[in-house]
Amino acid sequence: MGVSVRGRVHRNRARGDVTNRKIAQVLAEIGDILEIKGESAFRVAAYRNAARSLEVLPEGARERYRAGGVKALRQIPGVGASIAAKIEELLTTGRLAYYEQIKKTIPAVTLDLTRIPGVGPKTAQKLSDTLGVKSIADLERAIDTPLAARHFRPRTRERIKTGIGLLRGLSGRVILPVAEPIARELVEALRGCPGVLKVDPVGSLRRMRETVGDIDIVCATENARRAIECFASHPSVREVLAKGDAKATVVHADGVQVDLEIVPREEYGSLLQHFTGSKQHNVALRTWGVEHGFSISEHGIKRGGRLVRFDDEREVYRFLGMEWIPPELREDQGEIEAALRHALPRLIEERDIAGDLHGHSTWSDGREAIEAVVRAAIERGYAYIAVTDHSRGLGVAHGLDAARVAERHAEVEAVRRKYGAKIRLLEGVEVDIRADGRLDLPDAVLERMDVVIASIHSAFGQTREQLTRRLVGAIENLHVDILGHPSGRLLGERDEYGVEWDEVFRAAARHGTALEINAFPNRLDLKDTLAREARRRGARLVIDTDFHEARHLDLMRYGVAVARRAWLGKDDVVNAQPWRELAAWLRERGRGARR
DNA sequence: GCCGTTTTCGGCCCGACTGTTTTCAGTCG
Repeated sequence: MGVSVRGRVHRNRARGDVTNRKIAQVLAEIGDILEIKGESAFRVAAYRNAARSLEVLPEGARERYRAGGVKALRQIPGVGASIAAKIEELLTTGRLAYYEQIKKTIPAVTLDLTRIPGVGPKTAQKLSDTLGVKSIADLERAIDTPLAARHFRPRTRERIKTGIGLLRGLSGRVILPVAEPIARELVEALRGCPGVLKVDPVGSLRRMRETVGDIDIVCATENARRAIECFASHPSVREVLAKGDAKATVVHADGVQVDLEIVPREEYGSLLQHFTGSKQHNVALRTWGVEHGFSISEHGIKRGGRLVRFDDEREVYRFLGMEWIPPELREDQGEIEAALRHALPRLIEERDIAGDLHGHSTWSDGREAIEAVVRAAIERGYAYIAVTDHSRGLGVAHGLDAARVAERHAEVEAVRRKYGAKIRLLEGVEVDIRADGRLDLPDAVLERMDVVIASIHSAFGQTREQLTRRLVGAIENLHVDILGHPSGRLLGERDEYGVEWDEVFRAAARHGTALEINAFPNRLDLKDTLAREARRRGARLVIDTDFHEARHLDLMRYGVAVARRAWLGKDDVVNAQPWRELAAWLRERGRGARR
């Protein structure tokens, strides 16, 4: 899929804002430092757990603290008295004395060295102590010296060198459209390999996380050696890092690491469960297991000393008295409790989607004419499709002014005459929310549209209050139906901007304005945790591809994946409703949905 | 450092692989 990055890159300026992410980074780094210092693994884990909690916390720690003080901070899972006090200090002073002090107790390079695969805290510290290296580049030179030979055995030195090369060659986390074809190619190669019974991609790819670090594949086969060979000798493999009887690790030509695990057929269910993760989900599941007399591992479940094995993953959860948990929910965010109560949501599926309400044609920065998009939408079986070209403020996108909106109308009408029996074509715009909060087209134009999306495309560097004001202002405008890509992030390029989400969600709920889950794979905006929170606050959501050419309609499934990870069902999503209901929603919003 | 339908103390998920380990530590998932 030709997913290119659109729009200019606006890096977030450091605003000295203590965000959840910033707090999480500090806590995680404290955990790393404690580990290097040889502190109790449980203490280390405590900081990491808390960091993880902050990362997935939907609302800002700042708002939480403002509303309920330290007590509210302690409600966050994994945050107790000590960490709550540290978060408070960070929020109120922007600094943390403990962190600054502890950071001085180890050489700065040590943390960096642990990024090398195969090098953990112990090795990193020894490298830094004995060789006195200041950087990874330094280490690369020093590892072949006699000094290094005195302290490290040949095999260890080789391992470190391999690790450095690996770190260089790896591409870091990649978005789903990069990871999926790689996985598909290797899975298909394995399916064609003699003796292979079952193959599945697992890990974050199966959970449909927005980015993937490495690709994990599990395989059941009658001939492990052969399967390993099929995998490791595949033409797309750049380098084989490890190759044993039961597993292999390779680097794909695109720089993504791929792990294959060969597993016995009769344990396939447990292995699938184990390698799908997430780690947090498995830890939570096993902790629950211990409390209830089960010892859960990737080989099966022990109860009273007897091991029960599972060839089907559904049986693993059933044995524990739980509903099967869809992979997208396995993030330790309440899914285990819900599965025990048999109260998991019925998640939205791609086939529930009845139309796409955000996309562009050649009238702005799209690459295809309205008709091409409409035909693709008909092929997908959609009941409706909107074309929402940019407004004039977006000069780079050749946005529409009032006159060109009128010109476009003639083309819309022509396409309707041709395809009106098969699909509803909605005439819309994506109107820019300008820096001063005003919309970029006059109300007189907006009120003639079937659907209006309002989005921010500039002045990302404003304060939290200004940005919140802009979003809430757009929501309150009677002509706006949808708030487009609300958080403004671009994966790997630009962080989401800081906004009082609570206010935005409440305003959206109050006015019936839908918040978008933009399915474009480098946006996925709103992200899962925010979308879940939005619904909890009573807001409705819409999943749009933001297409710029007809084939982009296929990106819908990435948006659906975000919605599933946000625990959304069909009823929570406006474009999962049939035309009559969508039209009623648009009418409710004070607009004649005329077609 | 966190946490509590047995616990405010004493637990904290489970296992594989690798190296130079002759009984285990380090790293990873």
